[in-house]
Amino acid sequence: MQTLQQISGEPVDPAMIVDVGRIARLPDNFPRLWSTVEQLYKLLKIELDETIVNDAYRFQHIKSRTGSRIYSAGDRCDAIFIVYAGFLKTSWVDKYGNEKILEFPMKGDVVGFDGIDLKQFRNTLVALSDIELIVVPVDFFHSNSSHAYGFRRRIMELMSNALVAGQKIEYMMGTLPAEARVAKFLLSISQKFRAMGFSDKSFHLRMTREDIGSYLGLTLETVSRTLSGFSRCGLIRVDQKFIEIVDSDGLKMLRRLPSLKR
Amino acid sequence: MQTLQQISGEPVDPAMIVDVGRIARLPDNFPRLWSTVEQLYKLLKIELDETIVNDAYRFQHIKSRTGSRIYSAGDRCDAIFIVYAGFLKTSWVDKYGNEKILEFPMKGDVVGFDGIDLKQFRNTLVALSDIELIVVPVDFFHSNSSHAYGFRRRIMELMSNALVAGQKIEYMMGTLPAEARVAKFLLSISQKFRAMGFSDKSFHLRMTREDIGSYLGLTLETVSRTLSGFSRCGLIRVDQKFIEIVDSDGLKMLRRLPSLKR
DNA sequence: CGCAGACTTGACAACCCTCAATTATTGTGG
DNA sequence: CCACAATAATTGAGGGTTGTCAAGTCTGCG
Repeated sequence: MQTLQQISGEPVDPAMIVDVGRIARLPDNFPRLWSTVEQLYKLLKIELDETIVNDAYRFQHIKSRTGSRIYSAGDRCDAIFIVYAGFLKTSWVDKYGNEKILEFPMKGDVVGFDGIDLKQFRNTLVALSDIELIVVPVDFFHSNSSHAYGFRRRIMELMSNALVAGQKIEYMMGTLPAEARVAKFLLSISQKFRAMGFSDKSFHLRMTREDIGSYLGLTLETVSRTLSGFSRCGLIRVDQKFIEIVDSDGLKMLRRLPSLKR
Repeated sequence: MQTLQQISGEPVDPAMIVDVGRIARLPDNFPRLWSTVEQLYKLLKIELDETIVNDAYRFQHIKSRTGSRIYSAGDRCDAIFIVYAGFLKTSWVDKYGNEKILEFPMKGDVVGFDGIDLKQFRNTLVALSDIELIVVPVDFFHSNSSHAYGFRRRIMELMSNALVAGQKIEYMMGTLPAEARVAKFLLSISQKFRAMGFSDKSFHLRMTREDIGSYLGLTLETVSRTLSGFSRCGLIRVDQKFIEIVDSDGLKMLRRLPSLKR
């Protein structure tokens, strides 16, 4: 039987595997698990205090299949989401239908900041694997109750951080050549995998070349060519979506070097 | 005598002009004015209630001269700022010294979101004209007192909005040709001037071509050439930093058209 | 008046996009 | 289980947009 662990490659708390396996047979979007405030605080690395540990509030989880759309621009935003397992992409579609990939959220990332302003989502959230999300109602962190204080503060920190991260992407798209962008992309993916306890040397990308290109401001052909170039130089190995980083120092060098000829 | 109004081109509440004029002779960074919570709420368009109107809390103002640096990366972040008058730029400098212009804050804009995460600013804030800022201590909006509730909520909305705005810049830098970027830039500046009650047809840019180029991911030469091209086509008139928009519909068209030949 | 900084304009080359063909992979139905 | 279609990825050729380098003009300021 296929469990969520096998589907997404996520390490799951042993105590939960049985549950995850059992509930995998239930229909999509059926609530399966509920997290405590304490679990939420731990996932987001927020300092705990005693009142939090005993809080009775519970957060609903939702599960969804590869390729499913969690929300689209214009959808009402009552809640934001924390990725519990799996891989996703967020994108923005302009009025002519052009899509721009914005982020690739993974475990522990918070998704939905784009909906807070107008109480409507502005972007689109799509699952790149089978996923599990924790639902945090907007009312929860606007409330004055004590359990929301640390969470709210952390959310503001994460928004601030997301803002700065976006500014780095702007810089990258404005000034760096294609090779430096792809190298930075690989290194940042690698680092996220390490942070989640996976190998940072070999992994497989869940997104297509087109998604990567859109994210980096390049065409899919340029992404493909650049990866092939890296492979030819012995920096990485590539086999379709599987990537092995051979020389991470070499990739780091690339970020500021003028160019790399074959 | 030169008042702040003349320096920055800002409309100032008549009751304040005398004060502004008088204090202009005081040394830089000397606190001159204090805003009430009510004034702050009005500036940020937050809904008022009675407890706010009578709140005794006061926000300090700071004034600074053209070219002065308000904060730099690494500076401790105890407060964020609301632009009361004048024009500024924010930028991010990477470890090799390359600067990327991020925003051009104007009256009513909130500056300093980049410092909330680590309690240290990550960017640099520089005055493009003589300016006046309202200082809002971070502790103010983290507090549980009633006057902070609406403000905090609004700040989260503004951060959400800033995040989405940054994503649109990413899209622009990744896909649009130089002409479309410059056209969008002019239109957005024009709109901000209109929102402040100034002419949206003719204005003068406070930033250099290099700043614009950095903001849009172009070189200063490309910006200059593109502006000259617009001028040749009768879309705008250009005289150094003075811009007159002749055909704003023409500029709007440019945003999705393939190219514009001379 | 002279200087420094900002802006304009030109020539050329490089990088990357567009178009196109081929191969690999995944999913579907007989 | 295999054939077939659809999607994804690779690779090549050619051209266009924009960056680089360079020279010259304009503006403001001491």
